[in-house]
Amino acid sequence: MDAHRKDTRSSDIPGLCRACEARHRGVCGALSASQLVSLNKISTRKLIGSGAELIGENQETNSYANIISGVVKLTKMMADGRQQIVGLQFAPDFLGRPFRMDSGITADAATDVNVCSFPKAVLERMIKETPELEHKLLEQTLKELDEARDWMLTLGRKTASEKVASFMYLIATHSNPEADPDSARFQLPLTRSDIADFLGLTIETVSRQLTRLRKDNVVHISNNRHVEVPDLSALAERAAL
Amino acid sequence: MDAHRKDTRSSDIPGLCRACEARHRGVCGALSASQLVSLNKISTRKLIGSGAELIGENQETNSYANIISGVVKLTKMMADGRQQIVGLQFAPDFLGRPFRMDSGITADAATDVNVCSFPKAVLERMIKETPELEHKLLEQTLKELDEARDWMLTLGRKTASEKVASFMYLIATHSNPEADPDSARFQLPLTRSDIADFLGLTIETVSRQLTRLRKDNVVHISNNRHVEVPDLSALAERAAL
DNA sequence: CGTTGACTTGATGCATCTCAAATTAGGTGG
DNA sequence: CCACCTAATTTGAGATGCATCAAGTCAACG
Repeated sequence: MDAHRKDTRSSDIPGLCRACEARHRGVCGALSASQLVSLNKISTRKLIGSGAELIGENQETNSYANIISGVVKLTKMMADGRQQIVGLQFAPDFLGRPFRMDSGITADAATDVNVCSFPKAVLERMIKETPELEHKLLEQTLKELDEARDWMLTLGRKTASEKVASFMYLIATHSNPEADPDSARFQLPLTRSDIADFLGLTIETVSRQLTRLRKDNVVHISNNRHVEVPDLSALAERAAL
Repeated sequence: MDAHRKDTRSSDIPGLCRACEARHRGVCGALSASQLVSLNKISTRKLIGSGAELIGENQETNSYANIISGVVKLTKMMADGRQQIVGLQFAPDFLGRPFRMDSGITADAATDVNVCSFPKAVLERMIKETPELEHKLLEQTLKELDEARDWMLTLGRKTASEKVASFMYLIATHSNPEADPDSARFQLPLTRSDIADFLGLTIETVSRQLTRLRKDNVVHISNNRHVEVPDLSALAERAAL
């Protein structure tokens, strides 16, 4: 199905890239086979353990990455310790801020995360050569901007129970590989504490609203993390969507 | 000072563009003099009255614009009428969503607004010719994303009084043409109702917090709209910045 | 079996919302 | 300039949703 794209016979594509989502839906889709080869030579796969820091004040500021699997949380923190999760990223999202680095955001692995990492300089050179790459970055950035603004509505104007339902709906629709648009079944990628930081609530309020959703049979939760949503539209209703 | 940029002797630049901020700090900075000329031929200056809709469900979906002066508010609305302002835009920001139009956002003039408007198709053709233009758009989008995420922290984790102080600080720093970094004096571009929608609060709470700031001499307000901030750092303190 | 960390549940307080009324600003016509 | 009108803002009193503080439960693990 990629036959129409110049220079991309699958035999030329590096093995690691062949199965990678980033080549289809992510930024690597803008690259030719030869570019993939040269990028692949210097890129490294890494497994980041849950909780580890990917981008922060201190380390690893001179490389970009694509998420292969797992969930990454972007967090902002105030001087007194209050914090807010300002975004969640899933495969095959691009990780890292082009042409800047000091937006006061840290990126942590919410679950175990596999990334494909490569030096900043190499990608920035490719951007100059391939305008299509910058276009992909613009598209992802616009998508993130839309998501951020959606969430601003949630943070500013929804009640606690709508917020929790909105979160469950977000995760359900993002971890739904099956085509079933009516129901979902997934593992929560975030702890209660993370959920609270994402929703601007406390742990206790999140917990209470979750038990309410459970008692009303909108969701079924086992082992604190495994979730089943029998009827997504009922959940959307609770989320005021 | 533009001498090093190819093709931009000021005599070639259209008169209307010469004084325009968008040519310096906005997207038009990516265009050559000849491109400015051709864009200028088909672009129109418009004065949008305070409160009028610039982009919405209904009208004017096939043109982009640059803000020449004034403030534009981007609003999201829920089915039941609750609404949240998800962004404010000032000169020389670019207005309009490239390659998409359905993000459920409406753009209204918060004050009287002057825009320089041009057809969607023309700009999109120029983007294909001039990668630098797409780079400018990416830069603005990244800036908006940073601002959106900053505001998410405000919405999710700050108290009402911190929120109001944050808003006043935001406006003060955006309408501060004088170089004075310590004090500011400006007209509020938003009504109390707009401020409430921006901060996720009610009108009444905004009003109460403003009178508190006034009583504590952090700000002086006359005629409901004219504001003086004698000490910006005191305001920043209140904003928990 | 005790310990630890994540989560739930309960009781209380407070910040913000809601409802209602008073005050002020801005415009319009006399 | 004044009298009036309307919309915007302020102020007050009371209700409530969420936070806070404090136990209690549960599962994982040594």
